[in-house]
Amino acid sequence: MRQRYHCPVELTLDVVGGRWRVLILARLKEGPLRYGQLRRLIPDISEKMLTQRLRELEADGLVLRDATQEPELRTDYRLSPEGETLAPVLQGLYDWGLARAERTGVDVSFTPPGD
Amino acid sequence: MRQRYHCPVELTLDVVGGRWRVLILARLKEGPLRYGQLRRLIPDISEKMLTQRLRELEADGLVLRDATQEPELRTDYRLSPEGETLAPVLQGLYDWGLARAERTGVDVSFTPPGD
DNA sequence: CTGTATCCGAGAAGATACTG
DNA sequence: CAGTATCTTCTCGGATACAG
Repeated sequence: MRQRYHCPVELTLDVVGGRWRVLILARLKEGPLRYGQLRRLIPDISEKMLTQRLRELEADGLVLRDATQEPELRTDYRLSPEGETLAPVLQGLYDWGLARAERTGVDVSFTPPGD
Repeated sequence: MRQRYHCPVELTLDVVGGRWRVLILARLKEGPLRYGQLRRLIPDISEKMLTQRLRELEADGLVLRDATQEPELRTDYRLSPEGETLAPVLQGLYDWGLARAERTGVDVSFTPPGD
């Protein structure tokens, strides 16, 4: 993260910008998810990108990770309190996308986790 | 623009994603601006990027451009009605950035056009 | 299942010079 | 002032293979 910005929006972009971060956050906004679930819900992301972005979101304090080995390897990701403060932003992005899709006749789906 | 998305947020990103588009839109949200003003308000953008992004925003129907030759060359950019629908999203990004800056002690400025 | 490590390419962006 | 045109650089992300 930089130390100076010419606009608050610039700072926001630094934290949630890029192709994947808000997609991950938008999913976690609905509730905790496992690594594999995230991968299925965001079909075009590669494992490398998913892991990389999750690590960055953790480092930035937006996402919490808890892993257990017992009885088997299992990792859950969820929004931290700081991450929850993004909820209105994420909702705004979601709502606008939906409205825009209706105006332009584009197809959007939003598959729920469904395990 | 693609024809299918797995999440409405994905569509939104397709339109306003990338490093510069929302910065330009956030500025235009405050009112019409000339090319040179935008360049000064977004100091790190290159002329090439500014022109390129403005053309894309025009093509996507978010920004309107009106140029006059008389009495001298002058071009104004402003949000279209469709672009105005992004106002809540832009405001959300702005507000979150400002709040995050306060929490993390980072410096943000938001210079008004001032000509 | 939950990841790491490497290698590679495309596209985004930067620098600079030039134009009506 | 408001751009174009080129050329180069570099970051992001894709593909694939491997590991606890």
